[in-house]
Amino acid sequence: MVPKKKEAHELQKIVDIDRVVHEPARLLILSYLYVVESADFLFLLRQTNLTKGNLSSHLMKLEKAGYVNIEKKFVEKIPRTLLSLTKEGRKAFHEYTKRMKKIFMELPG
Amino acid sequence: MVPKKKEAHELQKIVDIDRVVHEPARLLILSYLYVVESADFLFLLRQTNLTKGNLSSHLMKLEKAGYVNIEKKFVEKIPRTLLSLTKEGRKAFHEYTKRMKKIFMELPG
DNA sequence: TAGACTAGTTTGCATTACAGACTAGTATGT
DNA sequence: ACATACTAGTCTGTAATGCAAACTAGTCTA
Repeated sequence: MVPKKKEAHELQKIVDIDRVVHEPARLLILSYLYVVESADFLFLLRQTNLTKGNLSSHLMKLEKAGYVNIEKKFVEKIPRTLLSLTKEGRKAFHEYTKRMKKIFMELPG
Repeated sequence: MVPKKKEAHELQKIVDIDRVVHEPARLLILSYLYVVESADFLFLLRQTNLTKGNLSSHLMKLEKAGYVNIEKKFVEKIPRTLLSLTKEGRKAFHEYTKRMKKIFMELPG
């Protein structure tokens, strides 16, 4: 009989946490998008205090993961980038926070 | 009058979170050390399911941050490495979890 | 038409996390 | 005696990451 894989505690599952969401800067971005439904680049830039380059690369990463939608358009000749959560992203964020809350309840300290 | 720096929400502080603790593998390691007071390399290896190389480098990182103490000794001709939290490490872990709990309470979802 | 501003993207770099190869010695089997 | 397996780690190589500064492209203003 092959030894059954030991049942992992909630705590041990932390190593499998979604790294895309776990990164603090992205968690912050996702938190904003989760509540506002749609935001532009500058709004996020101000709220997060990230640099432009950094914000841009995090958004690209989130897009590649299928978590945010990046829509570029012009408003009176000025380019505007609109960001919004995808259904996937909404789910991922929710899963992540659910998991983390559980973990922190189990955690000592 | 110089504009006062906007008061950051609890949420925004997440970007300043202690990255040494935030890394899932290390959070797991610290959680074990927080409760057992002292553990050896193999114990952590089994509990965490990390590879040896990975565990080793995480421990070195924690040591460099001043969070864990690495004591090497021989027990009946067999080398044994004992790990324990330093006072600093205990404090850092506690601060981290306190901060994260607050953040997750504020978080939507 | 020069300078400043808006709105980002691209590039370069230093740091990470991770696993696999390697070291060094002990215990066991034949 | 010699090989194999185990204990206990460390060292090395690599791909990915996060970050900021430099750059692009166009608009507005004095």
